[in-house]
Amino acid sequence: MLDINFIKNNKDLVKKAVEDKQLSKTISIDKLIETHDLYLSLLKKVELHRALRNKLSEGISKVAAEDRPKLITEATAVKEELIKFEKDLTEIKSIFDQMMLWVPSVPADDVPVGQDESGNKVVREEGSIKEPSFKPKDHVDLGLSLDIMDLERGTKIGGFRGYFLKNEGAQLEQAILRYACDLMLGEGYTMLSVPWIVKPEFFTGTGYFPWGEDDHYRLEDDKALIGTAEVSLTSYYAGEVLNESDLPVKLFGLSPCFRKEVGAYGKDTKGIFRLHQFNKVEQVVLTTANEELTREWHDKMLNHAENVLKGLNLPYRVLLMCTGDMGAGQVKKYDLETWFPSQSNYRETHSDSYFRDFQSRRLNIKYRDSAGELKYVYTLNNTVAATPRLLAAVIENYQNVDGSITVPEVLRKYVNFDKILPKQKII
RNA sequence: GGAGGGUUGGCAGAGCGGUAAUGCAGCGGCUUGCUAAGCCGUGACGGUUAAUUGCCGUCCACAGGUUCAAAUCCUGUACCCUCCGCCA
Repeated sequence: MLDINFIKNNKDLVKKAVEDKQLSKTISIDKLIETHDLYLSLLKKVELHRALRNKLSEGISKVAAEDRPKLITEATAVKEELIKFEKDLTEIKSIFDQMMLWVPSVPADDVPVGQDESGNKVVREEGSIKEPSFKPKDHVDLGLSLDIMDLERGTKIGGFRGYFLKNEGAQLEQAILRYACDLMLGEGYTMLSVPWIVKPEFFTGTGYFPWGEDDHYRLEDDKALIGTAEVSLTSYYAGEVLNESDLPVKLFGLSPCFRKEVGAYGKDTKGIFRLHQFNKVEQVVLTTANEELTREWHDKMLNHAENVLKGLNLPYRVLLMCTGDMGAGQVKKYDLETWFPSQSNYRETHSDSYFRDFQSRRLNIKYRDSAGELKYVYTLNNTVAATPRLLAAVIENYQNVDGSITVPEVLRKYVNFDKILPKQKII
């Protein structure tokens, strides 16, 4: 959420953000400002009447009993008028509040303007892509012949996009997640096991609602299943005031993620790439309200994710996302895309964003700075590792000509095998 | 699932129909002087304003209701605690 006075004072800037993020269908800044002006004029009326009522009430309490009836009659009249104005005020306030939830944040100066993923900029490529000496299999072929995943029974039990990981596949997934957690512990982050079932206000607070409501599984008590641990982690200090000395807060957590993937019908339907349920290690940082510092952390968190891929020796590239391909609340976003040999292509595995105070205003997370002033914290988040998508990248990149998979060096301490061999008999 | 108690500023904690004590912390100021102490001021949010230590309004978990007036009375909801029951 933005400050309404910031919006009013930077009307053109915010309008451009709405345009560039292609959100003009959902919010009009002119209408928003008009609504706020109307709200203010009603507010003045209401406050005037409240002041009058308070004066009269105060008078009643100080006056002798026999003088009260006349004053009470007068106060009742004021009250009746006040009720009318208050009704209008409540109505317009709720319309205004609703509109404010749809205002996006303003992208950073160095974010490219673009319509869709074609506007994203490749920042750099890391790791060497080996020229394959044989035709690489995709992760589905590998997974089935090695009996480390079962998609048929996955859809039988879980429906569309359902899956089982099996044998070494299930173990290797845990190995990747533990490896990612250990890296974050090494960076001094606090590990949290988080709520997966969360109240709607925190989806709104982190900016997933109202835009992404359709992509979430809603429960019968109106709570929803998290699509990422970011929701729980970023909301951890909601409604609280921190000390400047507590910052930066560095959190990470491992959780399942639930996504309906409504906008992706027919996309990536094969294998364990795009799923309704997956596991993810996520990192979240809260910092002081300082643009330079938050950008430093943005890069640092990118590095943490890169270290996961570098440790696994997977080729990847860094993308700077354009305005049309970033979330409404995000100020700047990098994606990491990891190499998938079977597709001869890089595919998204990580997403690194900063928000300034967009989330903290919605969540009401403040800190007292060294001058004693209250300010909203700045928030950031990034993937550390998401499986099974990253598992798919690992098995594709580590496949051998005989159809076996070599276990990456860094994962070996988490499993009791170095290689996954094709199974003779698969049931 | 049942019964009872609770939720007040950053923290602790009074108030139980007449408009939020007090202590601690933080911040600002003054004073004395040296491994620090004392005194004074200071809750949050919004409006008004060129700006304000000014003025007005709102806020005692949240949402309603009663009243001239609600932290205080009534109803509903959420969460916490205690006991009983059930349970991995």
